[in-house]
Amino acid sequence: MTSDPLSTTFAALADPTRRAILARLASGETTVKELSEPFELTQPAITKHLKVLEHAGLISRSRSAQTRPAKLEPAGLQVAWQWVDEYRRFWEESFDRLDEYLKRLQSTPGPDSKPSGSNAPSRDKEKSNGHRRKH
Amino acid sequence: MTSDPLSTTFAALADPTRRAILARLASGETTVKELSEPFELTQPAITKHLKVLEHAGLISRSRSAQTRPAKLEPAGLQVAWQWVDEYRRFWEESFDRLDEYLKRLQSTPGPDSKPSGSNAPSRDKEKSNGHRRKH
DNA sequence: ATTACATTTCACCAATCGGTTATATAACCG
DNA sequence: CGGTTATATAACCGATTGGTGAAATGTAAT
Repeated sequence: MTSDPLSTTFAALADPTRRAILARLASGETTVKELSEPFELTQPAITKHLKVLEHAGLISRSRSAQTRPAKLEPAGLQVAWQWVDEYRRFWEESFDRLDEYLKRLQSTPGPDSKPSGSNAPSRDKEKSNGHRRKH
Repeated sequence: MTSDPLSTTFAALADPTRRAILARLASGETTVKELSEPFELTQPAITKHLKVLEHAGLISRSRSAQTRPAKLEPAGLQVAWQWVDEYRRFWEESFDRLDEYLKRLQSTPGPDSKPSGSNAPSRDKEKSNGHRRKH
């Protein structure tokens, strides 16, 4: 319990059945029964999955007669998207830095040059590690 | 076992300790011991977490003397990013549809029209922002 | 060869997870 | 009212998870 929202969201997304439910929901509201058939799961199992998704803010449920249709709540993905996107940016910047580094290498062969042909897979532990940003 | 990559990645991200390790790794390679101190976890616990992250392709480990430093492997986030981004697009399109719907409502006031001007939810989405370099 | 250090592996534990069946609640329909 | 339908809850089960302490495995340094 008392798990942070990001963990709750990622945990909810870590199950293929749950992701399939979201995919199904992307094309419209659906009831529990309509879900339990194609997934070959019992109805209580679907109810549990829906509860996990709802608790993560990824879906919401309405009330219509006996049924309680579930509907996609796309805003619930924002936290996950923000987190992943931050690292995606870091990833792109890594490539940018690598680009720059290679360019600098080419233009000015440094004093510590060890350009011995097949440069190793760069398992270099590099004291002054290149990446510096974030937190 | 035989869990799909997406589930593996999301499950790896669903733990706050693991995300903190990734954040730490974003500023450079780190050893197991350097990690176990700030996290107040025993070394076996860190080793397990690192194994989960490595299996998800989010980090890689090298070998340097006694230590086996871990390094961020940003490409491992691609699958997660792609999945989330797909739903983010759906989310934006939802707003687009809402825009269109509201516009149609305004141009052709239906029988249930309720054109009380000021209640515009004011969602000025900055569309097609930042994401350069598509996957 | 011995010692010291970093890491992994092993055996265990409590808690959570994803599923089941069986039962309860709730809303509609005669 | 009684019956049907949709969903929820309860109790249980096996597998997985996140943690531990203790022992095994490198790898350097002396």
